[in-house]
Amino acid sequence: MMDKLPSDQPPGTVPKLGEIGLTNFAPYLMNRIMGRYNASLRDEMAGLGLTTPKMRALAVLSVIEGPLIRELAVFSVVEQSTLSRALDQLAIEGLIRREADAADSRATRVYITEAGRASFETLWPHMSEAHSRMFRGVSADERRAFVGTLQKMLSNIRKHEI
Amino acid sequence: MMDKLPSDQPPGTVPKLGEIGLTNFAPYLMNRIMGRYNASLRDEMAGLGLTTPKMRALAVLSVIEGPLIRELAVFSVVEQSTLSRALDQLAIEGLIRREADAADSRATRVYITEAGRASFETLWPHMSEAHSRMFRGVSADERRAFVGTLQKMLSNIRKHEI
DNA sequence: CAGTGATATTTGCAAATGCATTTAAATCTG
DNA sequence: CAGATTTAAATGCATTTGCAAATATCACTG
Repeated sequence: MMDKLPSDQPPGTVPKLGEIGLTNFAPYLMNRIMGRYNASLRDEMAGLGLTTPKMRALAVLSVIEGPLIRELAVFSVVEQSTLSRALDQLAIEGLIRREADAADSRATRVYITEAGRASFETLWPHMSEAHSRMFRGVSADERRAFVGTLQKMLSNIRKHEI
Repeated sequence: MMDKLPSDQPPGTVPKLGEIGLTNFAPYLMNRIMGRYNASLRDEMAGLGLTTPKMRALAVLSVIEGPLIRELAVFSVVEQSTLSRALDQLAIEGLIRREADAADSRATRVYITEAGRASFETLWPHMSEAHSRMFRGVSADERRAFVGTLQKMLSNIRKHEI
């Protein structure tokens, strides 16, 4: 189970995945974990008529007020064309509202409605619970450090993004 | 940027996402990071005629010898039906080989071929580079701790899984 | 200020996805 | 050990996805 952990690479060499070990390779672990996390929410969402893109948009909108659609796409990690269609549905269901930007008439800002907020708040306890389950047996300090590393990683990968 | 970090919940209360802050919520950060990581590989993969499911299967097979298809589905975080079709393609391209299990004739084991290994080894440097970029400015100790936490999380979420 | 290029969003369409079902074989049960 | 149940993998099919193109507007440049 505990192979050797990835260390700094000897110059000019790229250690193979087999040498690192699947269960020591962070992206692998993260994909595994998020795959499960997202799958576990899918059922709850289905019951509320939500899909992953719709839920993600609502989640972000519950926190960020009136972003542009392209910003929302980045924050919610959904392709813009997919998001566009998800917003169509959310709008029909009265969970969000599109509003033309005052300064730029190409742009659209998105606002969550009260119904949208209510819908997300029905889902949130399940998300929160999945989150707690994920961190079972991880101390507050360790969690803090973990989130701190994630924040560094995010700033590393978003090049010229928001 | 640095809101307060999630702490242990007061009994009987679930803090809202807005209170935690999007950028302190680990699943959000992880989805963001993996979204970028996976997207950055998609281009490289496209050039090699690979899709995400095909690449993931190859990656796992480069490390695990002859898993059952349902095991491979778990390890590679791909729906079984999607994997089945990805394997069809990989087999046509000669990158993997399906072999009936000796003991259970319902089951199929999957093996990577030399060509498959070669194909993955063409992609691997890009994955490795994306990985390094992700961890830029994160010390070896911090990485170790991070991976350690991920391993705990994985064992928390996989209930009765492999 | 007309023309060229960039940007915001939507939409057409082919391909990918995932649920539910099917097929086949193993295992359990009375 | 026949019949019912579970399990492994593949497949049918409707939905979703994402790329590329279209549309509309803005910003820049000579």
